Amino acid sequence: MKPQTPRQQLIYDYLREQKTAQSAYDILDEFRAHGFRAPSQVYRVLNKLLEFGLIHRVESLNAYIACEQEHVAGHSIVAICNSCGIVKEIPTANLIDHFENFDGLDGFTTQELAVEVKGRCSICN
Amino acid sequence: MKPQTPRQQLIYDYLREQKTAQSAYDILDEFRAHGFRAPSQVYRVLNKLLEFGLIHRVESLNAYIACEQEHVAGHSIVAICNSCGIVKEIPTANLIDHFENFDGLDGFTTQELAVEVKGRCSICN
DNA sequence: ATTGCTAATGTTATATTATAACGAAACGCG
DNA sequence: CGCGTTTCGTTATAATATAACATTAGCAAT
Repeated sequence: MKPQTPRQQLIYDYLREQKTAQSAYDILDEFRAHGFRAPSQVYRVLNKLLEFGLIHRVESLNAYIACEQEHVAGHSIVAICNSCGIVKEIPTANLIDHFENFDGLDGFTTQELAVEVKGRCSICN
Repeated sequence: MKPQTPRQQLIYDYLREQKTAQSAYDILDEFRAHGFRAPSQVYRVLNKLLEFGLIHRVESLNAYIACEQEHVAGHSIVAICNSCGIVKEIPTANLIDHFENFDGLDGFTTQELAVEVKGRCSICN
């Protein structure tokens, strides 16, 4: 699914340009000139983009990133550098299967899956 | 490491009794009678317990759970039921190694690792 | 026991993230 | 056009978290 409105496109394009995750309020400040005046306007767009599977919410940062690769909405694996803040999405493919059949998850039906690895990236190391 | 103060013990014991993750403000309300009056008091205790590896922060809920099993501080795998809210910690062991050598993490040094699986538990299914 | 250090606590204020509620405008379509 | 649905603007408020600084408690060395 692609962005459906100019504002969705605007925020999606912006997130795609960023190397670090952006909070809803970062985005609000960025786009005040484009008529964004209240957080709810930003959250509405973010929620749509999440639904379309075009962005991820980085839970441990309360912030958002675009993802280029196709993926199931709500499923993500990201590596976050504690030093420079860069967030890199990691191709998932088979790992999702890994978790759905994982020991201890017997009878559990997975709807969303978030893996967040934090540490130091190869540049900051 | 064990709890080091009466307040740490109090909150740790409380979290151990709960089946669902508790927010800092849930805990604040629970213990007003014990002299907790401000969020910062709760966060101080929570941060110590996190440091000791006695509790986990569930990032996608902004809430906290106790963990019985030994583990590296900051490393966790939890399954969260979207229906009843029960949070179950899953023994990790080898999975951590799995991530530290995972493709796409070349040169990345892992410090914290959070895996959060959300869905429906075997009871709510 | 007193002094001095450190860690823990109390308190107030404020920052950050997110949602609720409701009316107005825009859009799609018969 | 007229009608229903979704999008948008706006205000208000809820929920989560930290900063800053004064106070007290614990404890070791003298």
